[in-house]
Amino acid sequence: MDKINKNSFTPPFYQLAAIIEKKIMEGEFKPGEPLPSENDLGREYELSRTTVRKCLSLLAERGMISAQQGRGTFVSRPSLDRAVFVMEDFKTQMKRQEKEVGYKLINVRFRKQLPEFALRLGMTPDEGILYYCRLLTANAEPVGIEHKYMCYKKGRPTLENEFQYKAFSEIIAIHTNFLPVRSQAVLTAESASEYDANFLHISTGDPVLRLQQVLYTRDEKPVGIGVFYYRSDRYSLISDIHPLKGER
Amino acid sequence: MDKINKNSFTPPFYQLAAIIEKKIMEGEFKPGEPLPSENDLGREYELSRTTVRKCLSLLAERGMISAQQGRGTFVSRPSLDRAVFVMEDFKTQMKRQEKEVGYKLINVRFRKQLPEFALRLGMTPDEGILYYCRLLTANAEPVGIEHKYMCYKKGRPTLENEFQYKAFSEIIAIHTNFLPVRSQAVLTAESASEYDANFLHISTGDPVLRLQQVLYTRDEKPVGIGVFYYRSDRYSLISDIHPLKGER
DNA sequence: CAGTGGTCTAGACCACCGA
DNA sequence: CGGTGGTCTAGACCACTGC
Repeated sequence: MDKINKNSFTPPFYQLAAIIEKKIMEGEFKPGEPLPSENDLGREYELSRTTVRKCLSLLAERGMISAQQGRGTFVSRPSLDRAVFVMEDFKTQMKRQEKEVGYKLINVRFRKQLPEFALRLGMTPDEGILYYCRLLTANAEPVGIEHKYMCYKKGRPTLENEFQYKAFSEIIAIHTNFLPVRSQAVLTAESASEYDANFLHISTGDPVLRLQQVLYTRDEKPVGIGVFYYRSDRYSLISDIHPLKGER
Repeated sequence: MDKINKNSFTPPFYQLAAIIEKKIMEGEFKPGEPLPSENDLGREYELSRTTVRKCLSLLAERGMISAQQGRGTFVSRPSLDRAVFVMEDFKTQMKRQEKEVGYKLINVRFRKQLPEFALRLGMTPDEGILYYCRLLTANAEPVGIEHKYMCYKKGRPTLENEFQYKAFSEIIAIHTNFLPVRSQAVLTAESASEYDANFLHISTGDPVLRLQQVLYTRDEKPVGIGVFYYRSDRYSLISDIHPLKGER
C-alpha cells in the first residue's frame, strides 16, 4: 500500500489525491463504483477527515469523482471527450507564447446607430455609441481585428491612448456610469469580410474565428459589445485534460 | 454591516462570499488592494478561520481574488475579458438544449496509412488504423461531422453499434490495449471540404468550426485522433462569466 | 436506524514576506 | 520579528440516503 510521507514537500492531501488517482487509472477503483468513505480513507492513511476531504475536492474539481450526500463518493465515467478552452485577453495569451504584442488603432467614431446584430442583442443607443476598432498583431504580424461598441454617456474626454491599452470593461467603467459585471461570449466560425480580410492580410471569405463578447451591468442591461475576428492559421484555442502529476 | 445568518439554508461560507463579492463590486474593496486578513474576517463575522478560507477559495476559483503567502489576499483586476468555453460530448450538449440527437455512421474502414496531419502529430500506424466517420444531427438536421482514427491492435470484433453510441476514449480502451489518460483539443476555423460540406448540407468552402482531439496514453503515445467539423450556423460555444447570486 | 457526505469550530505548526 | 496565508487535527452537528 502506498503511504503518505508527512515530511515531503508535497502536502499529504496532494499525495493522497495522486494515490487515489493512480488507483482509479489502474482499475482498482472503477468508474461508477464508490470510493471508500471519507472516514475509512482517513483511518487507512492516518489523515484527518478534513484533509481527506480537501484531497477529494481536488479530484472532484478535475471531474474524476463526484460526491453524493448520504450515498458516497463515486468514480466518474472517464470523460476525455470534454474540452475546456480558456480565453484570456490577447496580451496575456501572446505573452505566454513569448510573442511581441501590438495594437493598432484603426478607427474611432461616434455613432448614432448600432449595427443590426447589436440591436438584436438588446443593446440600445441611448445617447449614442462610441465605436472603435483595433488590429491585434503578434511579432508584427496581424492576428486579429476587433470591433467594439459601447454605450456613450457623460463621457470624459476620451484619449486614444486608452483604446490602445485598456481592457474593454475598464474603458466602459471609466467613461460611462455603467459598471459591467457579467460577460457573455459566443465563439463561432465565419468568413472574413472584405474590410477585415484587408487588415488581416487574408482573402475575403477566408475562415476566421469570431468571438462576440457582450458586457452586461448588474441589471442585465447590455452596455458594450466586442467582436473579434482571428486568423485561423495564427490563432487557435487549446484544451488540455490530463491527470495529476506525482509532484507539484 | 452585513451579518451572517447561521440559521439560513445557505451556509455561512457562501453568505460571506456573497458579502465580500458585493463589497468588491460596490468599490469598498478595490482591485489591487488587500482584503482584511483571514483572522480579521473571522473575528468580524464570527466565523472560524477554516470557514473564512473556504469562502475565499470560492472567490479565488472565480478569479475575483488571489492569495499571496506572507503578503495577503488581493482583489484581482476585473477580467471580464476572459472567456471559458466548456465542450462536453455532443449528446450531453444537445440534451441540454432539448434537441433530439442523432448519429449516422457514414463510413468504417481499416487503413494501413494515416492521413498526413495525424503523422505530424506523432501517431504511428503500428499494426493498422481503424477509421470511422459519423454525422451528428440535432432534430434531424446535420450539425457536425466527425472523423476518427484509432490505433488498431489485437482488436476484438468491432460492432457497428458501438461506433454509433460509445465515446471515443471508451472504444479505444475496449478495442486496444491502450488506455487514454490525456486529451488535447485544438479549436480553429476552417473552410469545409467538398466531402464534409455535402453531408452537412452546406457549400464547399463555407466556414466551419474544427475541433481536433488527440488522445494520449500514460506514456504520451497518441492512440487516437478525432476531427470534428461543425456547421457554424448551428453550433457555437458559449461562455458566461457572472457574479455569485445571493442564494444558492 | 447506522452510515454517508456537508459544514463548522478552535487550535496548532509551518513557510513566507516585509519592516 | 510579527503578521500573512498554507496546511493539518480532532471533534462536533447536520441533512440526506438506504435499509
